[in-house]
Amino acid sequence: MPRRRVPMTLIANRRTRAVTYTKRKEGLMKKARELATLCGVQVAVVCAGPDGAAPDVWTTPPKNDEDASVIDKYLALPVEKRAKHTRVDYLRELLGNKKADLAKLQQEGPDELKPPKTVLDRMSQDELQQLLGSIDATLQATAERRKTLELMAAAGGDSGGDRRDADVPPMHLAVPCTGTTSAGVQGYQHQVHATCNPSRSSSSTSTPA
Amino acid sequence: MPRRRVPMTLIANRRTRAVTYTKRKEGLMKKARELATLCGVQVAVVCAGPDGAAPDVWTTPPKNDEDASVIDKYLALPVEKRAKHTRVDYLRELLGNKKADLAKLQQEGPDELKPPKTVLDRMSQDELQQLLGSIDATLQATAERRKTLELMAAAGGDSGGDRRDADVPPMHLAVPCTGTTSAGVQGYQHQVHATCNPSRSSSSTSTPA
DNA sequence: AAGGCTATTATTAGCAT
DNA sequence: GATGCTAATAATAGCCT
Repeated sequence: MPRRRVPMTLIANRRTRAVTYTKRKEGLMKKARELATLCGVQVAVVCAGPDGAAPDVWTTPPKNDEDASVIDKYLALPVEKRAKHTRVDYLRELLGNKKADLAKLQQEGPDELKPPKTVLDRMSQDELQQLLGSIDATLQATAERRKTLELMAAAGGDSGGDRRDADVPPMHLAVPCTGTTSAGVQGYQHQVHATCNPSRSSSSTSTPA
Repeated sequence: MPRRRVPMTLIANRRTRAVTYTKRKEGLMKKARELATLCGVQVAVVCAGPDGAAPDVWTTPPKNDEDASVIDKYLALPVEKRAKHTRVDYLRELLGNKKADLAKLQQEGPDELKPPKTVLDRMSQDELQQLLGSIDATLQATAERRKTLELMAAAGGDSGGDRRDADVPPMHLAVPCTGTTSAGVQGYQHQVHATCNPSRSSSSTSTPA
């Protein structure tokens, strides 16, 4: 954004790319923190490292211990309820009924296998759906990231050698666009807005805005 | 940032807060998209809606069908391997050995219960760890969000009534700071950087940068 | 690689529609 | 509630150390 207007394409130079990644990741995290603070909202940002580096994740605040067990809830949840969420519906289609069987197995099994009830008691349908959405989202992120890495490795070969200036991006990414036609290669976006009708546990049973 | 310098505190006015949320969420998504495009990196952003609204999630690209089953892998994974990841280690501590038992049960059970092998074959230890990190992250986000909502509801009572200008923030959030002392109430951050030694399936066995 | 420093550009708060 | 506008602030690319 500053000194020069940068084209919205995969940065060719490896070092520049790394620097930009660091800086912009920092900026993104800051933005996320601001959004969370100003609007009192939970925000999570996860970006995978440039090469094979560990993912940088940021979430608003740490959490209670027991809250971790919600992942149990995800799998233990009967399919009918999970299906209320948009993406879960998609997941269910993919996985067939394996999840359902597993859930039944858990619930009918010995107590040791049953997920702790503490969190579940306090979780509303609404909250569960949010959780599911988040999980699905990050699932997509990490899964697809692998695919991207494979693409880059296959075409660019930037990871193995010692070249400091691997300025030749992979063919698929070598889009000579200047700003407007940039989308479609790396910059494909996917916005999910789950629609549901949560049943409030409060007094009013009407669906909130 | 413009017309006036805004204090980094929970925006009191409900309407203003909603507008700011919409605008800044949009900005955050854009930043995420730019980061993904410029650096060729997977990015996922999930922010929970202001009140009880559905979560807005954005991930870089959509994914392959089979990739969804990685969530199976997460639970089916033997505890020893999962423990390599920082946060998984934490998770394991919380959940005790329930996960391990479940995993064993899955692997010894009928074929129907076993997660599909397609994805797993192509996943490296490294990639698994990334997945785990992401899941843990969003788990934290959604779980903690619930806590935040409870706090706001208990102190502010902004959700039930019809008041259009609930300008009185909850006591805990009524920090009259002007800019520097802002952190600590809503803006607590938590940065996770998983460290691991991935075993490359390529020729070089040395750990990458 | 990490931090500091600007000149620029990009984001956005407040207001009107 | 969403959209457009504009002034004012914030983010940052290209340097340097």
